[in-house]
Amino acid sequence: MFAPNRPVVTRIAPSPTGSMHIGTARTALFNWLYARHRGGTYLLRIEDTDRERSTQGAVQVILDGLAWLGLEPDGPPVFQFARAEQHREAVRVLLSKGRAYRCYMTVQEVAAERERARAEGRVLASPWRDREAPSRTNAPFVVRFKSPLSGETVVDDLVKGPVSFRNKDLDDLVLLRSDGAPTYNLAVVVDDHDMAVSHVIRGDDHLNNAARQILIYQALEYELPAFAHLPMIHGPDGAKLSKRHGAQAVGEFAELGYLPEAMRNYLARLGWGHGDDELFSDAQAIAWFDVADVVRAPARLDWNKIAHVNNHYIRLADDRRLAALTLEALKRAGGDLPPDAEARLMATIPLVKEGAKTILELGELCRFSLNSRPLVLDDKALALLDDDTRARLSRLALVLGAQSDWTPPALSAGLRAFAETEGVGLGKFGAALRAVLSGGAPAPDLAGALGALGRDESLGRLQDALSRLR
RNA sequence: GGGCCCUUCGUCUAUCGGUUAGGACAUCAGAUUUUCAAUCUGGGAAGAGGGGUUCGACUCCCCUAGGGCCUGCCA
Repeated sequence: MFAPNRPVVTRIAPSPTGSMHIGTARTALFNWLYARHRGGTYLLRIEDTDRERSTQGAVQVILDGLAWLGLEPDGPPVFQFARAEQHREAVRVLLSKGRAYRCYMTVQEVAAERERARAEGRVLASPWRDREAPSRTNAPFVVRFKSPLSGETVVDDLVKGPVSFRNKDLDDLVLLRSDGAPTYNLAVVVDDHDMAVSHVIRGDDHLNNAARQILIYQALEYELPAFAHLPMIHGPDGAKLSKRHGAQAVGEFAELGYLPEAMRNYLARLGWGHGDDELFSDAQAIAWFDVADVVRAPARLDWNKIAHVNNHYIRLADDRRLAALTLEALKRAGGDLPPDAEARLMATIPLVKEGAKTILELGELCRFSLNSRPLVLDDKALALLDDDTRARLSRLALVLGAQSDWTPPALSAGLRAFAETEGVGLGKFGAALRAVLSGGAPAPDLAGALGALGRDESLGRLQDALSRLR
């Protein structure tokens, strides 16, 4: 298999047309992993040659997405459109070598020829390929590549293996539009060459283009890079990933409360594997990663597994960081927050983080401690408060009021001792105590909840409920 | 229509000619229990179909079926 004998340079080359697809994120990850693994360089090129669709905002989305994922490039981004002059120069070379020609077909003529070609089961052919320019030289034209009519071109792909194409199936693609703007297939070749890209690692959807690009490399006498085409990421149902699958842009994953390190781990496992390893660090991924081990088949996004991986990293995450992220998510969602919300989160998060699959869920699990007094008790909670239980809870309030050590272990012991003096099991009043403390929202174990809430808040909530009119 | 790619449990994958086809997520059952969750134990679950090659195929070849990509003066 062909592997160029030069420094490893990879690149992620998204086009700024709105959002950053999760597939683009994975392509970036693989390029990053491979570059790091080989001690090479990982670059970013913004493919903005389509002036109609490219926007500055979309460029920012890409930059933000990569930054969030922790996959920032090793150098400043290259803007493809800014290199139009180099692209035109390459076309001049091709023209002078007779490897490209001016095509004066009108759009209507092209459409008609395309239809004919399709009907005849062949590739589009321009009558200008071997014809002199018309007398009226100011007629609009595009420059097309003069693709060989015979022979074959093989893409020695690092993940797919050798893939061969008959040249007769490859058409004379447009290199320069009638307004003089370069097209993608020309620009990638020139830019990858000028950026000294050694490994072109990109989506499967470019495998067919690779053959045509190789022809351009050869015509320009450029050294070929190695190619690696990654299978696509589909939605859970196997169809192309789209909006209805929940999320497809990396920004959405961030908003849903997934951690970037979890995304890196999950995405690395989508289409690549290292034995039975499922959860691993960046350092391990870098040490293990090789494009040769990339899976050939497309993969489906599995929300359950993303959730599981994310939960793993939430458990590992620093509580201060989680509190900040949760607070941010809570603010974004709107709703009232107490002034000391962050402190309450800090106290609660350690108790509930094990059950949180996302930051959003972490916020839900902390809800009980964030609510302000007096709590609104839901019906289920209210139903627990019969006369006997109220009486017992007021006795408990006294005991707790005298509790000197307000830490979960001590509280747990206090609760057990109280149950014993009452001659009942914890089950007899535990649910009611919880209801009173949380209002009915899910809460951690009683001692933990009391500890997180603190003495004043706990006793206050207990008192609120007991003094309620029945 | 033409070209190209792909096909192991529901999902992600391991196995790369000889395994009781392994793991993870999900799922089911049980344990624990002061809600939800977490945790622990156990179970079920796969080589698309058909031909070859071979002493022996999930692994190699061919065909079929299904899915995907390209076929743009998009990338």
